[in-house]
Parts: sequence; C-alpha cells; structure tokens
Amino acid sequence: MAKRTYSCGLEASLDVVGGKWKPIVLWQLSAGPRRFGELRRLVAGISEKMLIQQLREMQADGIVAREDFREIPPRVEYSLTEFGVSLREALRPLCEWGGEHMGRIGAARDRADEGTSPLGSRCGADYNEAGAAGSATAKGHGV
Amino acid sequence: MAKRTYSCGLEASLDVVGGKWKPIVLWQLSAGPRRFGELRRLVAGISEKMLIQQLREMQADGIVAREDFREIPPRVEYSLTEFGVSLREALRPLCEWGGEHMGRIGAARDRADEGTSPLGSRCGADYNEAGAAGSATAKGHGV
DNA sequence: GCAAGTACGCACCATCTGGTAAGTACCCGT
DNA sequence: ACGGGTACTTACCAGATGGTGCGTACTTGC
Repeated sequence: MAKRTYSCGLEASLDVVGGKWKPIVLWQLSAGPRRFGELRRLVAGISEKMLIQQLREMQADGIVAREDFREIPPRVEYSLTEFGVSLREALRPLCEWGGEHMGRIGAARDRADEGTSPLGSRCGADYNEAGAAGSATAKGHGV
Repeated sequence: MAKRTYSCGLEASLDVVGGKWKPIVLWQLSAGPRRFGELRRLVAGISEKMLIQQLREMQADGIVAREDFREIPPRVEYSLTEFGVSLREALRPLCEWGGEHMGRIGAARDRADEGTSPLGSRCGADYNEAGAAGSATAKGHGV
C-alpha cells in the first residue's frame, strides 16, 4: 500500500477498503455507529489488535469517525463519515454482485462451501434487516 | 484468501479483484481483448511472472478467458468473460469514486503526490478514450 | 487476589503476496 | 553465436499483512 499514484480509480478505492477485515468492518458500520466492543463481537474472529489497527487506518483515510465520550469505563463510538458513506454507496453494486455470485466464487476456488450463503450476505439490502441478520451471520462466520 | 464463506458480498468480490495487480489488469482488459505481451506493456511495472500469475488466477475465477491460437510464435489472447464483464459493471461506481477521490486518498496517506491524477484514471469513462489514455498512463506509471 | 466490563499498546512470529533471476520452447535476422 | 520476437515455468527471497500473547488504564463484584 505504498503507492502514491494510481493507474485507475479502482486501485485507489481498494487501497482504502482492501484487506481481510476492512470490508467486514465497513459493512458492520454501514448499519450505524458502533462501540468498540460491539464491533468486536459483530466482526467474528477478529482480535482486538486487528480491530484497532483497521479502525485506525480507516480513520486515517477519512472513512471512519471516532468519537470519544471521555467516560470511565472508556466509551468510544465509531461511525462512517460522509466520505465513508459515499464509499459505501459506491460499493453497493459490488456488494450485491458479490452476494449474488459468492457461491460461484467459493466453488471456483475448489473449496467445500459448507456454510451456504449466510443470511446477511446481501449487503445491499435493507439495513434494518441486515442489522438483525448480521448477528446471525457473525455467529456462523467460519473464519 | 482461504475463506470459503463470506460475511458479506463485498468480501467475496474482493477475493476476485483484490491485490496489487488485478485491478489494473481488469481495467486494461475492459477496453477489449489483449495479447500477453500487449498486456505486459500496458500494465507498466509488472513482471511477466506476476502477469501470468494474475491472469491464471483470474481465469480460474472465471473472470478472464484465455484463447490460444496455437501459432508459432505463440499467440494467446486474454479477454473478459461475461462474468468478468458483470464484475466490471459492478465495479464502475467504485472506479468513479476512486477516480474522484484518489487525490484525497493519496494525501491521507501522507505521501507526496508527485504524479497527479494520470489521464486514464477515470476508469468509468468512455473506453475509446481510456484505451488511448491508457498507454500514456502506463508510461507515467511510477510503481 | 480473581473475575467481569470498557478500550487500547507493544513485542514477536507465521503466512501470504509480490519480486528477482534464472530457465523453457519456438521462430527469424545479423 | 548473438540479438529480437512470442508466452510461459521454477527456485528462492523480501516485505506486508495478519496473528498470538502479553501488557496498560479505569471501574465493580466475589
């Protein structure tokens, strides 16, 4: 990720949303602001260290806003910035495409797709629904 | 990239278009079929080994089709499959988003942006234009 | 002391991605 | 022989990403 110039816009975009955890974190934040511990539970399989790292990077990129309520115990809330929301909107078609084809993508990599399409995989769907299904998805996450 | 199940469609999509070279390769193939050597020259900075690797993976994912004309010297042509075209379409908004914000993305990473937005960076643009500008972009690629 | 809750930081390690430098095959021209 | 062209393969390495296991701070309850 040391590139300063990009051959195309896609490169630039993937600089801010690429990697293992950022897509999931972005998707979870799409449904509304989240506290650290809440995110930790929603993004199944992620360690605190990785979550902090991802949030910090996304914050540096202007995608995520961090609001510290200066309380004891500590209370911090993360949410998408306007910039992050615009990114989410630009990602919508790709989310839907991935949701429609994830079975094929998994199969093309010669992996047994034991966990069929989780309920929350349609990240372009209504967010009330996605929020509720998100918890179920997190439980079923096989990472 | 060993995941078989995905928390959201975005994860699945990024499995097939993530990494350093796939976005650029996909973008170059968007303008039409290309021979290996042609791609090599268009994707500035890529080694033959990396290009072959990326093409092979994209072929395995069903994004890219490889047509061997069985000639001497060898003549092989790569093009986007229908599946790849559908992916390209789903990526269009993200390409445009990245094109609009790439200056901000570069700045946010505290890098000197010596090479300002290359001409061909608007990957959502008319492809005749992008094709022509692609060569200029490739020459100016600073990777 | 231990546990739980809240949200982080640091040291070290494993794996993956990308890279270099060779090599393969065929052809033609000097 | 050398060079150029076409399109690949293999061995080995460097850096980036992700991970584990500790630690920090504050509170409360057992």
